[in-house]
Amino acid sequence: MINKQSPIPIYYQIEEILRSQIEKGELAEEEMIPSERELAYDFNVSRMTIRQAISNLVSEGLLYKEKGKGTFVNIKRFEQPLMDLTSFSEDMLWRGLTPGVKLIDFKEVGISLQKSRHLQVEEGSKGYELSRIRLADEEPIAYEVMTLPAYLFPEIELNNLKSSFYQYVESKGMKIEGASQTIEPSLAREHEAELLNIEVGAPVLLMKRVSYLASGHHFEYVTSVYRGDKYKFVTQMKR
Amino acid sequence: MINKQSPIPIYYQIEEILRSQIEKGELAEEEMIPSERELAYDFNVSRMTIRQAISNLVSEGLLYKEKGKGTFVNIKRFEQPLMDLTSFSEDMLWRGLTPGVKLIDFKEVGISLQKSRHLQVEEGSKGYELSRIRLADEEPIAYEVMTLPAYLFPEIELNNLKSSFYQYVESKGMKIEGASQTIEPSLAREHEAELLNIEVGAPVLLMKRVSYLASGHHFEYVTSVYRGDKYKFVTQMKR
DNA sequence: CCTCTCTACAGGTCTATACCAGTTCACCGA
DNA sequence: TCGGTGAACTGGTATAGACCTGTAGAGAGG
Repeated sequence: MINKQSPIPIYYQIEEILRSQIEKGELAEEEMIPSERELAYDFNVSRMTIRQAISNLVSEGLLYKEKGKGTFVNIKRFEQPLMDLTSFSEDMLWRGLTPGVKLIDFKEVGISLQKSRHLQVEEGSKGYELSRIRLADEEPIAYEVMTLPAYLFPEIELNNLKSSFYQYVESKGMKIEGASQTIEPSLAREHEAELLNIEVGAPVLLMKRVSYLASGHHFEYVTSVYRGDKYKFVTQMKR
Repeated sequence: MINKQSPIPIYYQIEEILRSQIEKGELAEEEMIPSERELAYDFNVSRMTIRQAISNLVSEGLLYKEKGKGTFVNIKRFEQPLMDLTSFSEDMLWRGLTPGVKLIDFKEVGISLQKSRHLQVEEGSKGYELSRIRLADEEPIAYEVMTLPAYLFPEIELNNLKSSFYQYVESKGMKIEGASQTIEPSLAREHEAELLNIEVGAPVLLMKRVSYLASGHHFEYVTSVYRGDKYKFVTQMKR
C-alpha cells in the first residue's frame, strides 16, 4: 500500500498506484474509478490528498472527470506531444514497429558552403558526417546524413552515436532548445534508390533539419530521404 | 476586489485579477509576486484558495514557482504557436507572398466510402465538395478538395466559403478542437498537372487533413496537392 | 575576513471538515 | 402511466491549521 513515513509524497505514491492499475488494465477504459471519498477511506488519507493525485493524472490525460458522475479512465492515446522533438525511434515505436538503424559511413569532413550556413560555421571548417539507414521491422525506410560541427563535439566517437544522439548531446551538458525542419517531395536518385531498395525516380520525402541549443548554437544538420511508399509524416494540430 | 457571494469561484476571481495585473505590466517580468500567505491575508481567503489560483496560472505558463524563493512572473513567450491550425493564407503572408484562391467547383455529392470513414458518416450520405486552386503571388501552388458532411452545414452556400472557412464554422457556434494531417510524396497526375501548370509525374506533396470539433464531430476532410518545386512544409519543434 | 549557524520566510504536503452543484434513480402521488 | 420530489451519490469550492523542506541573509565565531 502506501507509506506515510516515506519522503515520497503520499499523493505521488497514490498517483503511481493508479497509474500502474490503469496501465495494467485493472481499471478498464471508460471505467469509473472509485470515488474520491472511497479512495480516501481505502488509503486512509484525506480527500484533498486523493484530489491532488487525481488532478495530476487528469492533466496527464490518463483520467477525466465528470461533475456529478465520477472520474473515468481515458481512452485517448492521441494527445502525445506529437510535434515535440520526436526521434525516429520513438516515432516508430508509436506506430508499433521495431526501429533499427544501419551504419553506412562515419567520417571527418570539411563542411560545405550550404551546410556551413545552417550550422553557423565557416565554409570548410572541420565537421563529422554520419550516414545511416533507418529501418522499421528490418525494412529500410529512410537514408539519413547527419552533419555535426567539430567545435561542439571535440571528443566524439562512433561509439557515442550508437544510441540516442540527443541523449548524448544532453549528457555533455548541452541543452537542446528545438529544431526547424522543412519537408518537400522529391524523386529517388540512384544512390538513394539502391540503399532504400526502391526504383530510381520513385517518390520520396526530403527532410532537412537544423537543431539548436538553448545557447543558440546550431549543433546538427540532417538531411533525410524517406520512402514515399512506406512513410507518411503525421502531424496533430490543436485549437 | 473579490466578491465571496458571487457564483464565480473565488480562486477564479483572483486568477483574473493576477492575470490582468501581469498583462498590464503592474507585475513586471521576472518579478516576484506577493507570497501565498500575503495574498491570502490581502484577499482575506485561505492560503489553499490562493494556491489554486496560482497553480492554474502556473499551468498556463504565466507564472513559475521556485521552492523556498517565491513565485515569479514568466517572461513573455515569443514562440508563436507554430503548429497551430494555420490557414494557407496566414502561411503565405508569413512567407511574404500574396495569397489567393481560385474556385474550381462546388457541388453536392454522396460521400465516398473512404471519406465517409474520416468524416464519421454513412457511405453515400449527403455532403458538399469544394475544389480550389491556392495561389501565391498569382502562381498556382496547390490544388485542394474539401469535403464537408451536410448534416453539420444545413444551410451552407458558396458565398460562405469565399472568406475564411474556419471563421464561418466558428460563427455557427461550433468550437474547432484541432486537426490531424498526413503528408506524403507523390507524382502529379494529369488532372493535377494541368491545374498546377506543371509536368505530369513531377514531384508533389499530398496532404490529407481531418479537422474536428470540441464535440468530437469531424467537420472537414481535405486533400491537397502541393507543387514540389514551389512549396515546402516548414515545422518548428520545441524542446 | 571568511565560514558557520540561526532564523525568517518562501513554497510543498497533508489533514479534517463544511457546504455547493450536477447526476441518477427509486418512489410516490395525480 | 406520467411526472415530480428528494435522497444518495458524484466532483467542486473553500476553510484553517499543521508541519515539512529549501533559500537567503544576519550575525556570531573562528
